[in-house]
Amino acid sequence: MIGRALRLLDAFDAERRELTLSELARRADMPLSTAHRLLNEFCAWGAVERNDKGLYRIGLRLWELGSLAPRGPGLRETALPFLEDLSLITRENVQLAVREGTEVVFVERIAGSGAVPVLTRVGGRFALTATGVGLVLLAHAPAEVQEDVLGSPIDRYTANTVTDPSRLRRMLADTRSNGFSISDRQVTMDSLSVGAPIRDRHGAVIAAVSLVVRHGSTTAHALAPLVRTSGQAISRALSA
Amino acid sequence: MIGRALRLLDAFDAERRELTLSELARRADMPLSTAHRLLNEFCAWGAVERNDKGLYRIGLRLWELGSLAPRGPGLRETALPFLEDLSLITRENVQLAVREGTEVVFVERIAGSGAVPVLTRVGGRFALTATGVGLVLLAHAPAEVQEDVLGSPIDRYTANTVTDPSRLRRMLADTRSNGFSISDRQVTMDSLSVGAPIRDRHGAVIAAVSLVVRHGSTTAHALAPLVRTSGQAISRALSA
DNA sequence: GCGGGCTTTCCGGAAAATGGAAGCTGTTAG
DNA sequence: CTAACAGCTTCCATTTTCCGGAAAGCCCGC
Repeated sequence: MIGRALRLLDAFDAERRELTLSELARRADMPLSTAHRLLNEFCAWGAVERNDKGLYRIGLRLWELGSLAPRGPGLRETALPFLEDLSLITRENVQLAVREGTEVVFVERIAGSGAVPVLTRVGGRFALTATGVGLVLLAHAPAEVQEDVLGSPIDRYTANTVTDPSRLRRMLADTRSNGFSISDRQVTMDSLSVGAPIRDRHGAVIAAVSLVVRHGSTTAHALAPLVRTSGQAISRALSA
Repeated sequence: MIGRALRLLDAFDAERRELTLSELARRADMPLSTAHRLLNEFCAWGAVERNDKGLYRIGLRLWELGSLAPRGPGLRETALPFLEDLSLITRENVQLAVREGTEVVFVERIAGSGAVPVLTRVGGRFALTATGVGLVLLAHAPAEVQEDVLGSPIDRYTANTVTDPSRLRRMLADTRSNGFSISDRQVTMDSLSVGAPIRDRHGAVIAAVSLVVRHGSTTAHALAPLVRTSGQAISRALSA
């Protein structure tokens, strides 16, 4: 049963990157001896490693494997220079994300020099409904996914989070027709994000880029052309 | 037996990111039915996924997990802006790598605009003995690792690759005293790389940065101060 | 519509995982 | 100094689970 072994790896997260055997066993809800044996096997293969204190952590081998994951063909590498440009010009937070199922997965994130602290993390997940990138990805997701998301209760993060399905539908329609999305204080009350689509050579939306700025510092509509242009530039580079 | 399941994941590599069931079974040397069942379990968990054609590939979930791997605390994120700077200034290839066992693992790589094509890849591995980053990492590795590497036959890539242990020892000593390493046409006959160490707050070398340029375009000694400075800047940023 | 390659399902035998318990190690307290 | 403790590692009999051959689907291209 491999699922059990994978539960162990699930025990790791951004806050807890290094765990003791007992913590792992507790979090994965299995006897210590079992956890111990499984971890030894993972160690032997390089999926996890132990630091000098004996704590377990995710191994480089797993990172290598993960870097083979298809986040578009070379998406991150291609997009990186454009994201840096955006970051240099605006000095704000830039994010690159893809959709997986009914969630956003953040693929790259560049922290602006004097920007709002933002709670997402590379490799992190978030609901599709609240963020700038999420709205873009949802707006261009298969109908099935949209129905699934809009049909389920929608997480609220702030007083501004839009949780009404019909209002969301309108926002998605706007996003499609405008070519950019706006998430105004939907995630935290002091931030606002503007997202734009990134398309493959066939025009299908495969990722999204966004700027996250402090609410009030700039208007969303001032940022939109910048983000849109960036998304288009990345799309073009991907097709080349 | 988890090792068997992991062998299956090993079948993926940079060239073969999407594989059929039969290919996977063949490469991992196991019966189709076994491979099939294991892959189903992996799919259920998100470690692998299937594209529209039914081909298997590494899943985003695995990428997420991998991004928790300790490549130094925030090494990649911290170093990225400095690497971009180097790349902008020189328009050459910039690489960031760590050591794992007796190999180099490339953690980040920025392709210069008009630079030599370089055969390494983010997430890729290479011998410690040939590259600029490798020499730095080997020069500051525990004695045990050095003996292990220098005591085994050393891979040759070009006519220039240094394979003589005593000559390598001298190069490592130079690397330590100079604060940078030079790999002159040791990997390919048209490239040269200059590496410098990145240290943690205790002064221990945890990573290396390098510039890879076309042989003859610049002298290594002209690049060295640039790379060294960059390495030191990253070290400082890491300690902050 | 038929042949070949690929994928999926099934099931009895066999092998490998399980987890309780006991021994170990290093740490803190008395 | 040693005793209690918490976490780590090893052991082994039990039994669950995985293994993989075989056969049945499923698609294509011919």
